[in-house]
Amino acid sequence: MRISTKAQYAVRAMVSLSVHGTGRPLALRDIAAREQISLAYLEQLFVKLRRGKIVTSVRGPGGGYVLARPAEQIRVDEIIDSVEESLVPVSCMDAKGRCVCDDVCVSHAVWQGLGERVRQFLASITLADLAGEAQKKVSCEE
Amino acid sequence: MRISTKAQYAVRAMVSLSVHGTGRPLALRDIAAREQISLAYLEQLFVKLRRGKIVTSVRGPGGGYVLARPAEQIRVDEIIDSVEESLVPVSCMDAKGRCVCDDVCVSHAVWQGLGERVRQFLASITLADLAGEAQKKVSCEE
DNA sequence: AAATTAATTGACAGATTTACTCGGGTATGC
DNA sequence: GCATACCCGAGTAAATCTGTCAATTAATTT
Repeated sequence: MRISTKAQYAVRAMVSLSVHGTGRPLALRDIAAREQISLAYLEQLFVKLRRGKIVTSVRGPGGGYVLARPAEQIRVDEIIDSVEESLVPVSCMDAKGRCVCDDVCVSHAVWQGLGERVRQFLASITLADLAGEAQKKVSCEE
Repeated sequence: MRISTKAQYAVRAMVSLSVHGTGRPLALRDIAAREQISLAYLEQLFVKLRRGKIVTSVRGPGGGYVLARPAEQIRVDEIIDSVEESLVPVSCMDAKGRCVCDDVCVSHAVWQGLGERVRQFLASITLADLAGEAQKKVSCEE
């Protein structure tokens, strides 16, 4: 029951983008340096985040990435969905909780309920919440 | 964010034991046949379930496994704990939610909260709940 | 127009984890 | 003493995860 580091990186990177990218595009190079994540790996993640429509890209010099929407409207579960980590805890179940397996799945309801709770929780947190936290930490350190 | 099939098997096997093992020991061979799980693999799981004190073993002919406690007192999270799947969603965090990493973990609180919700939910379901469900299904089929 | 910056993409490789199997032990009842 | 059934550690094949590399496209600056 682990969240992949990929998803963790994605969230961290999004927070970083949200805090340090004030309006104008922020290059991955900057995020990579600040968060100590390899640039090549970040590129991979941001392709998915762009396809997930939570960031938009600006090419060319001075380019980079910008939040596609205000941070208040980006939920953590969306970020994780974008990098393709399923929040559904078992593989015999599709996104809507329907079970594909024919045999008697007694514990089906358990996993389904679990998936719903996880989703619910992660959907209750926005990028703005996390960015606010991060801001506080930074200003404390000064 | 998957729970391992190991944990799923463990829960299924425990339900099976709870439903079909009425007081007297039930041999793994029977569970294996009924649930279509390899015997050798089940043995591995039950060693851990025994160490987790949720089943007790009876050796020798006519032996097998028995629930260590009434099914009402066995929670699903205990079963999963026993087979050693962590419910803490990230690796930088110990069982009590303390973060080992020194850097600024902004999203730490997210993962910690998530872990707590997961635990809470799985602790709210007992083996008796699942066994009841299973009983219903079986009797419907007849 | 040329150079530069930076996103875009697909292929690929190494490490780790998972999901098992195998082979032999050990206790118990008949 | 033999069949049954638990006990246990080691090993392995496949899948997944994590991350790199090389080559391309697009926009901007000079």
